[in-house]
Amino acid sequence: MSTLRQSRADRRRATEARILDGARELFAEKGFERTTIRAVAAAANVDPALVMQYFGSKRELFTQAVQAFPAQPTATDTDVLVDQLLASLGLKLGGLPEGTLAMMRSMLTDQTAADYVRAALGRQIDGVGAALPAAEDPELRAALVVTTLLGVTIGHQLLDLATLREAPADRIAALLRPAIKALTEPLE
Amino acid sequence: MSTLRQSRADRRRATEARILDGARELFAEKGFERTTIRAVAAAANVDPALVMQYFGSKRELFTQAVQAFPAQPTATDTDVLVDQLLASLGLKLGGLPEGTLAMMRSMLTDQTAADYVRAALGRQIDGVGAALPAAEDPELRAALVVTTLLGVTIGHQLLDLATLREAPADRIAALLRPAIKALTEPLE
DNA sequence: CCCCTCGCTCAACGGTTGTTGACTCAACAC
DNA sequence: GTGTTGAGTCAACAACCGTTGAGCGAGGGG
Repeated sequence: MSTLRQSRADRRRATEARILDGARELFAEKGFERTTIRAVAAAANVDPALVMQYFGSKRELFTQAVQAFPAQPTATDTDVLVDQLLASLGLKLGGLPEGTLAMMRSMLTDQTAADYVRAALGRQIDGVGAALPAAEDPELRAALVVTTLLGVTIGHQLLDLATLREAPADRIAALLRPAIKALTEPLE
Repeated sequence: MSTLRQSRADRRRATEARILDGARELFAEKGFERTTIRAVAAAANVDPALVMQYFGSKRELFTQAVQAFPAQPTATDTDVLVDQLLASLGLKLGGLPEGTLAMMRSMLTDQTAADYVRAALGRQIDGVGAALPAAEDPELRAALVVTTLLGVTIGHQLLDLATLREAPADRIAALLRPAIKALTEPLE
């Protein structure tokens, strides 16, 4: 072992973090249902009972491990908004945070994750809608913008579509920009 | 009972269909993992063992129940293509077939469903890419078109986003058309 | 009418899962 | 040094799942 002389509190914090990291990775890879407490414990080199003792239940472990969702952008200018949205796509530098991937992975088959994502997307839609120019149906347009980016993210990060994986990130953003822009502009 | 005097073969076909219908509905609602043979059997008023006897395994029941995926459109003209794509969104008249919903519901957490959807989307991407004008990166553009529609479908049919559910179908299609068109046109 | 066929049920097995309680042992306080 | 706290383990329970084999009873051909 490289780490010598850890205090008891240090060891506790370390194994707790190891459990959370393993849980995040497994939840992101297999989803809530197919991720087992035993597998998480094994990934952290720990007894399954310890995971329960620290986090109470599998659900609690999930919520603790997943936590955050990307902050929704707030911009009044449409062009800046589009840039912010494209930037939060997770295209650059290692993709989205693993907690977000875990949440998205489970959102179609787990009620709790579905509720969370629905609420988060709802907030994002409201934010985008408020920033849109005084066009017709700003909220519907915002919903289409958000779900469009959701679809590209799913295809890229979760389904691993070869065409998207092989494409350079800035190329995707460049092609996507006019499409997003078209959703925010009045119909001709 | 209203049905009297069914032949043995008729009864067999009837219960088989009842099992398949219940399975399709449950798979579409809860996904592969969380759908239990016992629940399918209960929905069809039948013993769980009978489901096994007829379909061999849960996997086989899934593939038999889910079957089809919407046929990919083949059109040389871009405008016609866009219309075809928007039409296959499942926005009109009761949404997508339940088998398709079942497949999509499980695609993030089930390996078999993921492979199937990846292949189906790949074919769709190839089809759209071949129909695109001689612009740059036709395949990448096609992938973005397909994943965009995928995202809207997920938000609408699977996540039940209120904004999309409340909007009239033709309005969504009208707002989406310029965005899809922008993905197919050369950058300015 | 007999008897075989076949739709269908009943009861159970083996495996996996989340969860629990008793236990061990090293770290810390006094 | 002694007693206590708390990190970590071990073994097990209860529930649920897919799956199986034996058996029942009506239907249809001879």
